[in-house]
Amino acid sequence: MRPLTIGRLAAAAGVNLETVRYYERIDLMLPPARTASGHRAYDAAHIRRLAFIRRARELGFSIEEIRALLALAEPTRASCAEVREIARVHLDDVRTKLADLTKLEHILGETIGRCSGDPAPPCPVLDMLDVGAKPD
Amino acid sequence: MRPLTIGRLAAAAGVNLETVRYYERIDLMLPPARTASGHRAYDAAHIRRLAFIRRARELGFSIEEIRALLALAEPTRASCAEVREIARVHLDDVRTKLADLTKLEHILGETIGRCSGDPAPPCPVLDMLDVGAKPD
DNA sequence: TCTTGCACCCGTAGCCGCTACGGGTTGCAG
DNA sequence: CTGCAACCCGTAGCGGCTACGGGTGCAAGA
Repeated sequence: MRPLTIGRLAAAAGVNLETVRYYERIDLMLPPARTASGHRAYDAAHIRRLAFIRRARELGFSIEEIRALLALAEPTRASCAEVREIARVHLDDVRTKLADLTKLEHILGETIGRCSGDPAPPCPVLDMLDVGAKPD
Repeated sequence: MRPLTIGRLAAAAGVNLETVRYYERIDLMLPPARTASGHRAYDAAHIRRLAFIRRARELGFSIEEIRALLALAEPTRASCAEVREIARVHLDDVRTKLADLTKLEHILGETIGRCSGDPAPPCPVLDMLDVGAKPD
């Protein structure tokens, strides 16, 4: 098997190559070994860590949350409760955004629905945006 | 009525003062008149424009979308269809995000639900994040 | 009248999470 | 051995603000 270069690592975990270097810069990924000529040489543990990070990002966890999750995951797997707490806070966040977007979807959908597309003066979309428009 | 300074304008439209200056820098707000000493002096049209921008931002329109909406709204109110198109594209966006967040909410909720909080080895939350976890 | 203290002025840097660019080296296949 | 991809690194840019710092203007109280 060929050496696990940054390019191959990135491809394996489905992450942009530049992002991998970025994660190393911010100490989210551990610095790998280097070849004699200075190229990064990764191992399987790096793939797992990077895949973990990627999945957590997909699920909307912030970099700082992921840092905490990794710290809790790694050593002695001490406190599952702390992990759950991070996830719970994040879930609250998701639910808030979900509620906001749902409201938004109603407003936009309803407004566009009332729109004829004619160049007739009263444009519902612009009216919605205008000053004394609907309350939230 | 006292002069409409930037502070009062910002308060009237419910926008941060620094944000107003930012909007002027990026040519989203028109530059107001100035007093002899250089202070900005706004009029009622500025309040309406700023309130429009604020409402559009609340509804998640990007600055560039707002720029387009303002262009379409202002002169001869030519094309309501173009306005509707911008709103429609934005609504699609909202619906995509909504779908993603809904999936996310299920995954997180379900996972946290399976979590005992005990320091027992298998932590559902960490498992979810780990490599071969659930497919989307 | 003077002084206090807030509101304003401006330019610039920071936030997040990358992404892109530029200019240089290394590795490998033909 | 040549050519080009893949790597190296540092830095700047994205969107949409927000904050900071150092300076001026203005209005009201003592």
